[in-house]
Amino acid sequence: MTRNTQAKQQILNFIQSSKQAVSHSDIYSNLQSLCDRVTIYRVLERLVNENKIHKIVNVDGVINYATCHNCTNIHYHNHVHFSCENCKSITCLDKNEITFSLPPNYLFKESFFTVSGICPNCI
Amino acid sequence: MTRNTQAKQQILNFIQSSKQAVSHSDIYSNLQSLCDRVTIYRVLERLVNENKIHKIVNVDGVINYATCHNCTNIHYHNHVHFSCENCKSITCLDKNEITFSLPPNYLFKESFFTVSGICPNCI
DNA sequence: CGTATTATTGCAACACAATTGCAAAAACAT
DNA sequence: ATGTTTTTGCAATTGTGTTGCAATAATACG
Repeated sequence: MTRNTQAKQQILNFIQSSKQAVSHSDIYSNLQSLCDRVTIYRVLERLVNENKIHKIVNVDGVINYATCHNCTNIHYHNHVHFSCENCKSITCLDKNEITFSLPPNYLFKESFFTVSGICPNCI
Repeated sequence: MTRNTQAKQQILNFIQSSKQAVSHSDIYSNLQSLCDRVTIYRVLERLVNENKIHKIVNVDGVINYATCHNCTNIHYHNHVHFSCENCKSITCLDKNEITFSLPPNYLFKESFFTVSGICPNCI
């Protein structure tokens, strides 16, 4: 059974109130006094397992997290994530759904569509 | 001016002769005696700048490298990269081109389309 | 409400990836 | 062949993520 702890509540709240996907270090620098570095990793892992948030890998390889809007059991994020090269922000472009098909014998699990460039705020 | 060193030649050759995208540690374990770990990082950076190779971020956040086939100045990789959860291999599915459009005021630079799952070898 | 059970946390230590500064070595233009 | 400049190796450092274990907090239940 998973418990609803202070750390979990505040971390989820922080992610939900953020317009963009956030990284571990974003959370750490904003909620410094809340809890230990390690706890944040573990809370993030739990939140992903509970389908409350999902991972987005930045073009630098940095993992960011955002809230799931339409996920119940399966993460199905076939929309574009925009990764700004300037301010490093990641935005979910929910309107841009993508369709594609895999060759035979490939088993689909998750998809990640990321486009990098400069976001409107940085132009 | 950028120089054509031993390390650079052999690293590029290794990447080109590989069917799949390779990571820093793949290169290091295969070309162990060639040069220092740090040199590999620096050579990879140079090769990316020269548009000889491109980065692909794995779903784990691990950065892999593959040769560019059609790149001159701009990296335009609008095909799907398949990331196998079992053997961790990354394959470029060149046949699966993807089209999409960005909302207004977004400046396009690069695209990264990654699908994870199980590859034919691991099924 | 109080207590027992069990998940969660903090701490310290560890593992690994990646970067930086600087002196030595290698590439290249001449 | 030589001088200039890039590249390399080494050592040290930073950053990210993980693990084990004892202490703590959340929850179920009497």
